[in-house]
Amino acid sequence: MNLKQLSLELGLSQTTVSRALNGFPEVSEATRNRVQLAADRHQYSPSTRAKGLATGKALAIGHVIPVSTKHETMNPIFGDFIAGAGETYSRNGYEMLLSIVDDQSEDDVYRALKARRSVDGVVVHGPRMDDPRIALLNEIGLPFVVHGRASGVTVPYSWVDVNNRRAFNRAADFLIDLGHRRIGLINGLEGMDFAHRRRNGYMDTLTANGIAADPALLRSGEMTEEFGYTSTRDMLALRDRPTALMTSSMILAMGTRRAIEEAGLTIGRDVSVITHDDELSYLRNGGDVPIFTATRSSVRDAGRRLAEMLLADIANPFSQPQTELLEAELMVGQSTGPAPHL
Amino acid sequence: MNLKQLSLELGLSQTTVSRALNGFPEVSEATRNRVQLAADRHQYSPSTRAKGLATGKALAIGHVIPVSTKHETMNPIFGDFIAGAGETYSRNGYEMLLSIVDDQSEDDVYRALKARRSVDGVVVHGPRMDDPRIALLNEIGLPFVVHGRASGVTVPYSWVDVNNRRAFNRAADFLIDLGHRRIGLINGLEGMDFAHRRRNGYMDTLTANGIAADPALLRSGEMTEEFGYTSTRDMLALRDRPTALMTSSMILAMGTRRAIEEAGLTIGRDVSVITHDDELSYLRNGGDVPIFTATRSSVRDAGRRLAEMLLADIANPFSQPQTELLEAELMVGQSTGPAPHL
DNA sequence: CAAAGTGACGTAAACGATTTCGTATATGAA
DNA sequence: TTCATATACGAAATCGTTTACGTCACTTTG
Repeated sequence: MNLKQLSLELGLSQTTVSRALNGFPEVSEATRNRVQLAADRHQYSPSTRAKGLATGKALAIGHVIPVSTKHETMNPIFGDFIAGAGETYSRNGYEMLLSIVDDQSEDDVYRALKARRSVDGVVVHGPRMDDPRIALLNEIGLPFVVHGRASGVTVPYSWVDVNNRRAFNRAADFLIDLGHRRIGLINGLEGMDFAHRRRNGYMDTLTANGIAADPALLRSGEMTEEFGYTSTRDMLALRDRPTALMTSSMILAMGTRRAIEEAGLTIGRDVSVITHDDELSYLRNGGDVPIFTATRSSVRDAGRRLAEMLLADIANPFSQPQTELLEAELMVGQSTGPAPHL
Repeated sequence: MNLKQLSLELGLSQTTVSRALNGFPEVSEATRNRVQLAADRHQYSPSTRAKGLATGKALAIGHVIPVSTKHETMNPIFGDFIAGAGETYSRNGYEMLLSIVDDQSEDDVYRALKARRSVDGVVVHGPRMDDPRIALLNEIGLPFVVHGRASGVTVPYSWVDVNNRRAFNRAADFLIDLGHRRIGLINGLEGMDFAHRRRNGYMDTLTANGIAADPALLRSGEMTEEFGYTSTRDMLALRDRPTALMTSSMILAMGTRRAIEEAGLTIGRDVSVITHDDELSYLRNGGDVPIFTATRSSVRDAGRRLAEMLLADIANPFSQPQTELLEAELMVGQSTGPAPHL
């Protein structure tokens, strides 16, 4: 059923039917009802493509997900993030277009999205330091919001981020207050902006407390369970092993736990662990009492907020870049305790 | 840059330019090259919306991801699956449209996708037994392929699935050969078709070996780490506790490991564990020697294969439903061993 | 009472491609 | 020379909407 057929059946012009359905004032309430009823009966919805052509809007948002070519790893937070964003989109009549792309050819994807006018805006995932995508998107004039930030980029742009630095400040402080001095960090890939900020938060707090950072206690890599495991195993094998570990994700923390237990140690007693927790739906950190002490911030909420910002940005093209910094909550769980006397 | 501008600049008609770019024979090689060059120079790509309108094809595939309203849980395999499917799409010039939808209003989403002509076909995720979506999609005439199958649905339809039954047959057989008689199963939600098949595979093998299934050793629920943990903890607390456990996902297995270790037992010695492994990129099951003995099947490959089938289906509307059954590999790892003498 | 609104609807031109017919020129055959 | 046949290109319709202008019949208003 299309507009022409519907209008023919109603004995009205396409114009009137269109106006009736889109809530324009110049149509009487009587006919509007009549039109609405007929539309419902035939399950008429305007063709997105035709509508898009006519209005010049795509009514769609693009998400470009980079997949590292080296490891083929896809960030597990991404599912929950788009679940959040998706809610906002469907509530506003937008669709979500997904492009999975290896990090080599990202530029082309953005250009293509613009050239083909497939989307009204895009979400930038996984920003790296000095991320070139921000300049690119500004250049080609495609509205965007970044999930995270890009240190080193000086032009203003819109973003939603967790206060990673503060979160890792607090986590480190918490451990130091418990008497820990040998604190390791198992982080995401260097180059990823969030990893950079977390590392800074960690380092600053150590030095502020007169603790010299030990390079042997600092690892960064793809955030897989295996990486958490091997990193922890290696650190525990040191003659001067850490009494506490901080990890950048729950998945890493699971690997950490495996290594700790394999070494015959007890988590929370021999080795304390604090992780960052994105509140992934399938990785809930326990019920009332968290399993891991964690800096917690819902990535799903971030998705919701970011989508709202982007839609607002698109609705008002002359708006200034918006930013939102989400604070992570420190949840004390069962994985931390006073530093042991070695 | 659009077709009109491009053709004006070239001094050709829109017809010729369009034909040149789409590889039609009735255009000389000389002009074709000239057109191609100009198009490249201006980075011209046809507007998807206009093209879609003119051709009647959307050049897009819809993925409708159900999110359980109760637990807001999103299946973690979904990221890797669409990564696989996405490869196929972009190689064929298709886009991927994502709808995250609570399992209440799924029907409306499919109808809307059809009515608005947003997609040429859809992928059905997470089929349940007697899944009503298959009948619905047949009724509204939207091409589709199911990731998994729906027991109880008698009409033919296209699907790609893992041989879940066989996989769990083999896993159970393997454990029985090691001398285990008390074998537990921690499964996905009843009602999910894959869980049903895995349960059948498990049960059949037990009874075929003269082992009576104990309801206390059978749990099903949302496949979170926590569910794996609590299920295992409860089973280990039984006076007649299991010596082996089978789990339906790596995430469940991580919870299982936590419970086993918390109980002071050793995995692979006191309690053997076999899990199904979808080869999620961030949850690799170890390197050379797998951590968990596992029935392994790449969900990413499944995504690739399924996308190919769907595109073929769309290209040839009169084709018969295609099906593909992927066999899981049994990988022997460090989590299984001979049954202990209790 | 004439002019000016205004309420309710219609005509037709976009939007940016593809595609169905034509058409003009060159080539070969009769 | 004339007719048929390619070859290379163009005019205009089409896809399904929205929307800038009209139009026409009634009120209001001065």
